[in-house]
Amino acid sequence: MEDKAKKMARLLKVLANENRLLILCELIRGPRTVSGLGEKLPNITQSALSQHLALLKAHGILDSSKAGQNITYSIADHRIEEVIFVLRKHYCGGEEGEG
Amino acid sequence: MEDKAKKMARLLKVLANENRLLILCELIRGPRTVSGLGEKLPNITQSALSQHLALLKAHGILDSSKAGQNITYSIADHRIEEVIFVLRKHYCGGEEGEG
DNA sequence: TAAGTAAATTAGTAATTGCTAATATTCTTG
DNA sequence: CAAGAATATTAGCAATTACTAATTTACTTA
Repeated sequence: MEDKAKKMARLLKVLANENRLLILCELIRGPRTVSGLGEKLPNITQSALSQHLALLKAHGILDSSKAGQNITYSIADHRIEEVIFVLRKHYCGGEEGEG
Repeated sequence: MEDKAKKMARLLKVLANENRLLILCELIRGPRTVSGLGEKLPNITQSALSQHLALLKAHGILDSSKAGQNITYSIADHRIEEVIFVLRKHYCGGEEGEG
């Protein structure tokens, strides 16, 4: 159990960041290129965005594929989606989308 | 949406700690006094346990009541339970208990 | 090959976290 | 009130985090 708690805490630490949540919410709607994400999330600088994406990918939450000079990120671990749905259901007034 | 992400990140930060998860998992099974928790979670010192409980209470996740010199903590925000159930379902091989 | 765009990386820094050790508070019992 | 138990609080420190600024790498097009 202690191991499980450690694993869960690690995962939650990855989720526990406003900008990463915004990135994930955007990617739940569908795959996006880095620059596409950048347009949707103008408060995150290019560097920060890239670092967040790398972290999410390192934890197996995202996957990426390259096409030309664009890199498209998508949700790799779909369990995350349900976690976020539950969080949204309870802590965002039941809303699902942002616009 | 940004506000919601900020709120969710704040909540997740509280959850994103191994010892706090263990405390919550124990309290999901039922209310416990501080010393009762201490016995179940011998890896957490008295001081650390108290600080974690205070943090969880400050965020409205726990409630406490005093009886004599014992203080009993319990889950106040039951939405947390479903969040933890979903996490456990997906990230702990579907197990529910620890003993 | 030069110029431009997309994305990643690096170094540095301020803020936050989680702990320990020590002390304080609160209650109970004699 | 003194002694002991249950819990909280405080100060301080090492580790981690999230960011910015600058640079670099990889690709495309002319």
